[in-house]
Amino acid sequence: MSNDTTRERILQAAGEAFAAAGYRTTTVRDICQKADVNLASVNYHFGDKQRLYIEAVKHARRLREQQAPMPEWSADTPPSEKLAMFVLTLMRRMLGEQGDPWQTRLVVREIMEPTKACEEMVQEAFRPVFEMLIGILAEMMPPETPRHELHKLALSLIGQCFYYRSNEKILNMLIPTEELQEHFALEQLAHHITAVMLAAMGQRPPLGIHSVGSQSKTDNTFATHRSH
Amino acid sequence: MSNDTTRERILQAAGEAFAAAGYRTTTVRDICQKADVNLASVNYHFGDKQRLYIEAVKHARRLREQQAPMPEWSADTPPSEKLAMFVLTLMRRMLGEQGDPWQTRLVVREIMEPTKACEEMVQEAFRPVFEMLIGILAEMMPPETPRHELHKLALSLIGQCFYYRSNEKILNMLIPTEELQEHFALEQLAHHITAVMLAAMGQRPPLGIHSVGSQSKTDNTFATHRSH
DNA sequence: AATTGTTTTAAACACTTGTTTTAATGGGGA
DNA sequence: TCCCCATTAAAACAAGTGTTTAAAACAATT
Repeated sequence: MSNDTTRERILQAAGEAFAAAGYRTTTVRDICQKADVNLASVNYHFGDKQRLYIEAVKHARRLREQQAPMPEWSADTPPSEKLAMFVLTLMRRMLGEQGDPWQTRLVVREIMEPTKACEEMVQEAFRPVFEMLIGILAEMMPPETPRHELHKLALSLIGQCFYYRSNEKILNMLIPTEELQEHFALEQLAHHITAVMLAAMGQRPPLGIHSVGSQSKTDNTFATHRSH
Repeated sequence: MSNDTTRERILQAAGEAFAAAGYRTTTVRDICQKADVNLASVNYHFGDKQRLYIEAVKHARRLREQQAPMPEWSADTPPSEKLAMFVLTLMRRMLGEQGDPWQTRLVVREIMEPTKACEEMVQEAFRPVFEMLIGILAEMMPPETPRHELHKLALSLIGQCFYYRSNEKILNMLIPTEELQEHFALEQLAHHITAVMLAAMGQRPPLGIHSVGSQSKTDNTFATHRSH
């Protein structure tokens, strides 16, 4: 949890604190106490609170990226398989695999209320991913499809993924706990979103025709298509 | 803009301020200055800052609801038409018709970071809308469709709508301004989301088959889609 | 061992915050 | 007119904020 150098300890503690309570609410004293360093350390190592925040956001994004890197495909990978993997990776970044994904929480905060740290984040992290997604969608849609159509499709996909992170607490109030545990696991959600998008683009039969998403994990219509 | 009674002026100013900057960042002094009332008025009329915030959220939600009420349908309205109207109404609530929709901004804040005001909001406002959507989707899907499938479809739809509100600023960075003005108007987005969902459920041909969403506004493929 | 530059520490500072206090104001009813 | 009430007003308060200061501790080099 706590790294050895002071600077890194502050960065870690600040990330967690900012993610949990936001920029304004978390105090420099909170961070220093959590990191077990002196109060003045923040100003010494980062100048002021705001620059610490920016560094914490960058740090969080880097961490999250290397925790769930985008896959690389061989040339002959079918686009629908790429899409499925893309969604799965995006969901992993959103929801995290284990524990409390404070990194994503912090990034989401920056999305909702952009500060100076946002510009860098979009250009370095979001745009490449966005372009990658556009590329995948373009493979599946007719060549004359206008660019703005591809953009909207991409946003439809990202929007669905994003929702499960940002509205987590609302979901807990709207949907019974057992159902959440039973049917709303990360892979199940990724599977569902992939199914919706592929069906919408005519790459798969529509949902509801022959019970897509039934509980059988051996249904390989979508599956995870690991090279099988 | 400014209503006559002190209480109402505070409520209005507080709503705008909280929506713009969040609970912690906006100060009681900010609010009182904007409302042109004495500093002590907030505590006199609302007790403390927190209770003012809760009242402001309720106020915002009520305002927003009566600005974009959910439509009522006759018994023979086809479900796909209901869905189109539902999406349009939801988008209106999210993006607002004109000007700065601070009401929605405040509600979104409450979604991302729920406080005491959230519980009431979900039960009074979100749950009925959610149930209505489930009802519409159930009409289109096979009767044996499990409930969690309907839930996921509903969340896919809401997620797409929500995205355009919450990630507004990211969109401005990812997509050229002219394209946004040309193809990302409220009705166009609602149209697109409706198209994706209907195609995913097999109620319409998939996107990309015969150029869905072309710029012609008179395209009645989706418009009212009465039986044909 | 002395010196240099870097890092840590404890205390203080200057300022903003939400809230309280106490007095002033204004308007209806007896 | 006088009194009583609700409301407004200005000032003050106490707690908490980010930041600075100046001294101490430390580490490495000469």
